[in-house]
Amino acid sequence: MTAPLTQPLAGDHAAGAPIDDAPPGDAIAPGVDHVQLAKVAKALSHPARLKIIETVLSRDVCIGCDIVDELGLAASTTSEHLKILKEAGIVVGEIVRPRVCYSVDPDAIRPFLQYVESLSNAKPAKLP
Amino acid sequence: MTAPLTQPLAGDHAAGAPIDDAPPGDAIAPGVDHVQLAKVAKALSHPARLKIIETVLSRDVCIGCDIVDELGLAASTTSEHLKILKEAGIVVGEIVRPRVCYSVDPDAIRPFLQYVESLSNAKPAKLP
DNA sequence: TTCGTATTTCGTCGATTGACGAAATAGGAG
DNA sequence: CTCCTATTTCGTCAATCGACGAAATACGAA
Repeated sequence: MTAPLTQPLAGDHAAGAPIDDAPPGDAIAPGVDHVQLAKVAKALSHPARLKIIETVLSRDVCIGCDIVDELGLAASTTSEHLKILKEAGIVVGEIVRPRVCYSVDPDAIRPFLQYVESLSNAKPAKLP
Repeated sequence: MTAPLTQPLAGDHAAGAPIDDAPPGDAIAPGVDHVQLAKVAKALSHPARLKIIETVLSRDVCIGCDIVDELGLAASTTSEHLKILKEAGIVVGEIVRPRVCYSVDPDAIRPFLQYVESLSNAKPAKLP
């Protein structure tokens, strides 16, 4: 996790297992790969990160130290949460030295949104 | 993570930190709490679990051993992924001894869907 | 230049995750 | 009853996460 990835990407989820070897237009959400979707979900999977997102959304202007204040976590911890959100593309940091001004990028979550939408359209299953 | 929780719940994310102390109708997604949303996101945060969901969605009838075949992971590992999805309420297992027939519950992800939708409506930020 | 503020990087530590195989559980088939 | 199939639970192990403080970085202000 070092690049600011935004679209495709394949096979690198901790311990190697042959999970994602057949994703060609296979079922739902064609063309989106599990690894990238999982990465966005993981970025959203911690309460502190959700709180960061809401803090950013609730302000016209949101700089890093505002977030540190709001969370009540150490600046370094907050910075790392922000890094995860940035790597997933969910938030973007505009540098305004010596500060960073954060905002949410709606485009980054759109593929994920579509995926979740498709889940919410699931129809009831039959029994065998 | 031992209870089949489905609605509220507060403050229990590993090492205690005062993160979620001010969620009353504060910004976006009023009334939904970060911890529960994070839990759903976490359930979706692993490629194998996304694949399980798609496997379930792509079949009329989906029993556990189908999923084990499809994933290529050990049955025990698959079972634990299924447990996480069940605890988040995303999939439901209907017991048809000695099998279990799985389906996706659209209602469980609806609050999460609404949250993600609200993120995708974010408007661009100003600079200070 | 020196100091102060904002932020990131690094090292450490305990907790959690994700994988596996072995064993337990439970109904159905023979 | 005994064996088979499907599934879950348990114990273990390596890897990742999340938190912290200390130190590095970088600009603006004094």
